[in-house]
Amino acid sequence: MNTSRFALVDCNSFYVSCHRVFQPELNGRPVVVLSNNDGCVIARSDEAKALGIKMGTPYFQMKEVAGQEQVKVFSSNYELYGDMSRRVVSTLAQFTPHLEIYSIDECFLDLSHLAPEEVKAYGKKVRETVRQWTGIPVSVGAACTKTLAKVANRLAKKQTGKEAGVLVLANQQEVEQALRQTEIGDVWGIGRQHAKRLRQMEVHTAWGLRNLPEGWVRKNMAVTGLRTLLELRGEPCQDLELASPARKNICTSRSFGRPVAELGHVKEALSTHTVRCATKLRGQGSCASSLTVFLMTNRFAVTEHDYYSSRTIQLARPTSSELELLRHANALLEDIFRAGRRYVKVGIMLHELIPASEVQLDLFTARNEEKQGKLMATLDSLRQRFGHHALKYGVQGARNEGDTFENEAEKPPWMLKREFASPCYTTNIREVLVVKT
DNA sequence: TCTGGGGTCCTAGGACCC
DNA sequence: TCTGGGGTCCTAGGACCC
Repeated sequence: MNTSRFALVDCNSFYVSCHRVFQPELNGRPVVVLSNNDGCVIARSDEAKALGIKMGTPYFQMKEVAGQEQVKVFSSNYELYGDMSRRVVSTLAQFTPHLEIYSIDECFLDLSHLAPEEVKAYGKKVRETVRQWTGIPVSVGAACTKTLAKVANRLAKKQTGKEAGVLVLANQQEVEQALRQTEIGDVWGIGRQHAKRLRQMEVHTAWGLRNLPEGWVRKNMAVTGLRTLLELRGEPCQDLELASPARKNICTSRSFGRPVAELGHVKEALSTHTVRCATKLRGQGSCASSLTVFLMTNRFAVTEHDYYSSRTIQLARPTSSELELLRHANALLEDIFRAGRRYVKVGIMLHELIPASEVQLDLFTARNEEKQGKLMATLDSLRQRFGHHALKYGVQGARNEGDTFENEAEKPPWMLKREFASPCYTTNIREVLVVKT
């Protein structure tokens, strides 16, 4: 009954590890990666964790410690992480085609083809191979449900020496021991609110949750909570999702590098986001039936209380053409933009996505639609080949993210702050050449 | 001065219908 | 005019994930 059906393979401090692959001198040193705009800490090496730097800490609050302790700081580089992630996945795919890509740094593997006594060696082999082929260290947790595999994985990361990085929960005793060592807030599916509530009831560990009555959990934590409970008890409620389902909503937004007051600058930003968003939309073969544009002032400022406004429109017919989306997005923006405010963020959301093949066309629009479709396909392939900035619209502004600027004032204010940027080692040929010479 | 971005699922309650 | 039950759909808000 306790056969290990699932393994969770999770990259250790993934973003940090990606940088270390190309700068091995950073091994053993404290390293952190910041969110977009150098806002807050989103990845830490073990050495940085040991310094007490917490996940989500705003950079300005840890600047001093970073200086004192010689913490190496990076701006985030999603092109690099995305490419490294693909390498890890294709390595795992050599082991089994039955795998679920759960996030940029985690995969579930199906183990049902293994005999119980083979699981541990298999986990070790996976770990060694990924390390050798990609340079990325991973941990492997295996158990009979996904939630228990998550538990196992957390504990695997803490193990040292010969046991480092792989943990299999093969029987009731091992499961109980693991659950007793797992804090309630560390259980997959238990967030801040549930954890707080459970602690008030003196439930402090996963083991405590495991022993609560089903009825109470169903009533107070909904069916998702009940699923977590049952999975902790060893009853699988979630299967592998081999094919990632099409997104139901797609959103692209960024904070500005500096506050922005001019409509023209906000338009450049929104247009850039819209092109990205439309590219994602076409990437999954969908069309959008409605779209929302939102615009924010600083939510941390006490004076500007109306920090969020948004507007949505229903499109006459679903589209994936960025020309149409740009037209609508900028019209909505003009509606909600108010002069005299300092904005910090703009974004676009696409909803009610349907497969492009299901869009109903009438006689008058069919030809136009076909022409636009061809145009978009051409844009997509050119951008794939020459980079996303290779083809753009006047309304996006002349400058690119990644351009070098003589001084800060020359850079459009909406562009991301990336004080600690690193090269895209694996995806930008020009930069690889620069590094080598 | 400086605080990320992008998603999913579930539930309760209201509107509406027969 | 008064009455009841049951169903669907939509939306907003909350909770969760990485």
